[in-house]
Amino acid sequence: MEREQRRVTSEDVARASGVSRATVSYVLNNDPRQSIPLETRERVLKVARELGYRPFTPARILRAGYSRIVLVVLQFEMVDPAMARSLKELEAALAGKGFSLIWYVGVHTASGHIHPSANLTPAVIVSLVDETDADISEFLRQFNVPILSMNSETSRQAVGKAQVSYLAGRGQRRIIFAAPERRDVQWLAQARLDGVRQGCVEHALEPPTVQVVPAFRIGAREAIMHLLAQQSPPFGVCCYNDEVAFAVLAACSDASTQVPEQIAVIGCDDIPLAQLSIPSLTTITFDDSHWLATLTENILAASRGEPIREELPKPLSIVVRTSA
Amino acid sequence: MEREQRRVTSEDVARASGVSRATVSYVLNNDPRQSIPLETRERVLKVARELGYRPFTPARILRAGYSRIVLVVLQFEMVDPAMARSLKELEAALAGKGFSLIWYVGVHTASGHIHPSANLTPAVIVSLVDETDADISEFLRQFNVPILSMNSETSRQAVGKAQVSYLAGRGQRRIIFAAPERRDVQWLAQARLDGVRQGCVEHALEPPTVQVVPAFRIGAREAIMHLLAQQSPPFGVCCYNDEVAFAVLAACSDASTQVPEQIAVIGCDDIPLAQLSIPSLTTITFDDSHWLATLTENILAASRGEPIREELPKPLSIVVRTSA
DNA sequence: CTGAAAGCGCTTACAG
DNA sequence: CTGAAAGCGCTTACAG
Repeated sequence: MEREQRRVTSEDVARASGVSRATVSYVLNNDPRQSIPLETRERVLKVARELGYRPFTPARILRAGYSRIVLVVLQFEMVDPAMARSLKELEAALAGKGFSLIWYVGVHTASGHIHPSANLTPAVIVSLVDETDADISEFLRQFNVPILSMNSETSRQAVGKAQVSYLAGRGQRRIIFAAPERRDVQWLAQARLDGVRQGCVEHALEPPTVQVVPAFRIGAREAIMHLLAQQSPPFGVCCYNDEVAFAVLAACSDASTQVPEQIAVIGCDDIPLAQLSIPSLTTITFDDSHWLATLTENILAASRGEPIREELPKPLSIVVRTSA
Repeated sequence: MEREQRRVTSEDVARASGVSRATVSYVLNNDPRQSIPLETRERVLKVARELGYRPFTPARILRAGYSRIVLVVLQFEMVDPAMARSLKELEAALAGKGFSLIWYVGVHTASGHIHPSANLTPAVIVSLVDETDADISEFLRQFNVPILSMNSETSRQAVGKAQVSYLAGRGQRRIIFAAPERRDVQWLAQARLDGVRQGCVEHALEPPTVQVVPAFRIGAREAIMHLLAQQSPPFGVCCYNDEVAFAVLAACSDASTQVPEQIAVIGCDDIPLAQLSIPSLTTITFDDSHWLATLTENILAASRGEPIREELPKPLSIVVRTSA
């Protein structure tokens, strides 16, 4: 049905308002180099509105040679409301500059799959994925546009350091890193673990013990039992993220282990549920605002082919609750 | 930098391989009506690869008159890994048909904001937002393409009915609906409450009491205290979703109320954390596979301007754990 | 101040 | 089997 009815073009607007297509374009784009009489301008705008005219994007892009689309590429595991909120802020900032932010979730390298670049021409890619992976890197490269990475290595390590710093400040002398089981986030977990290691060095603590904590109840319980068999409390657990922290808390509850007296638990991300855990979860939160401003600048610069400003680490802080 | 270097066009490929642009296009698109000699075909493909040629999407779309982009529109509150997983399946199915699925998160109606349709021409919109809202509906309409809604009213009500049915089966005679506080999901909460009401009628129970349960700890506690002052246990609580259920569980823990003996709690969505609550959460899960197949068909039909098949309700089932 | 014309890169009838 | 040409809808020098 959509396909049948002919598209309303600038030609239609021109004819209906008795001017040329050039004039229509000047009016609609508010070209500052032209001085169209107010009367003409208003007539064109009125006709365009009445006809429901919307410039056909592909034609505009073809003419201009570039689009105003910023494509964020993510893996589906990273998709959560907090991420959505950050990106929505970014989207609002970009919309003010004429750009639209859209998401592509999932990276397909399997054959038979259409690469999204066949259907879409972004001006810039914002990458949240693991670019050290060759397939993923190749996937991004296929778009053939500038790629901005949203997470620096130092930001990622800062999380682990901050967790250790907080626990050490509360008197903890032994640190455990609770790692996720999922393979697809190991690159991030590894960076956070590196931060934990550095934090232990800085606070003159022994190197952390690494314990994988599965995200299902029985597995989590076994992991904590295993840990308790090796280490005697008290100790502090730096969790990869809040999900892992929930698993640790559930396991501690099942094992009748006191939190935070015997095991102190700190998460990362401050998901909305963090304040609702039993006990409520001490965790790490990020302040995106300053960092989003830099990213916005960088996106606009990259879209103009200009060099990109050095990335800032994400400011972070501790949300103190009862688990540590 | 990207902007400076001239784009590689089919003209370049044609010249370098000594054929016309038409032949290049025939080869690259595998046009079945042409019979290009194998030798020529291979030469063109080789040159295209060497030159790193990728057809410029906007030109292709301009020529074809339509794109192969499916745009999912969501509100950022609905974005979570489970949603991402469903949509990733959909994306994979569509990619097999040559379409790309991308997300637009957030609906802007404020002036000064660029409407994404100015930068993007999808073939079809898949809507997950509240279309009864006039602004949102207008936002979607601006794309001027077919709109498919992913949630039917009956699917939404089925959740509440299933919750009541389960609780009634466990002997509960009094039902509470734990509603979320957030305004932006009230349309969904309302539909689920309607389902709870219908369920109560079907099971000859009194109409449900509605209790708003805030997503922060103190608010949740007050809500449950308020509830306990009005109703004496035991009763069953149908929660809008798992987040609300976590708030109820936290409040019960703080109020030293036994779950499920005094208050039985059932959630909705089966988020990954559901098995890690204390006690573990009984909830509702959806089986998307059959429904995704129908949606895929409908998207392809809509992109061809064909009529759309009646929407199926999402199959759902109860995940029995310990909270109810 | 306004309009005729060129050209972005592609696909596809059409003619050979 | 291959190539010259048209045309999708837009914007923008250029000429008046």
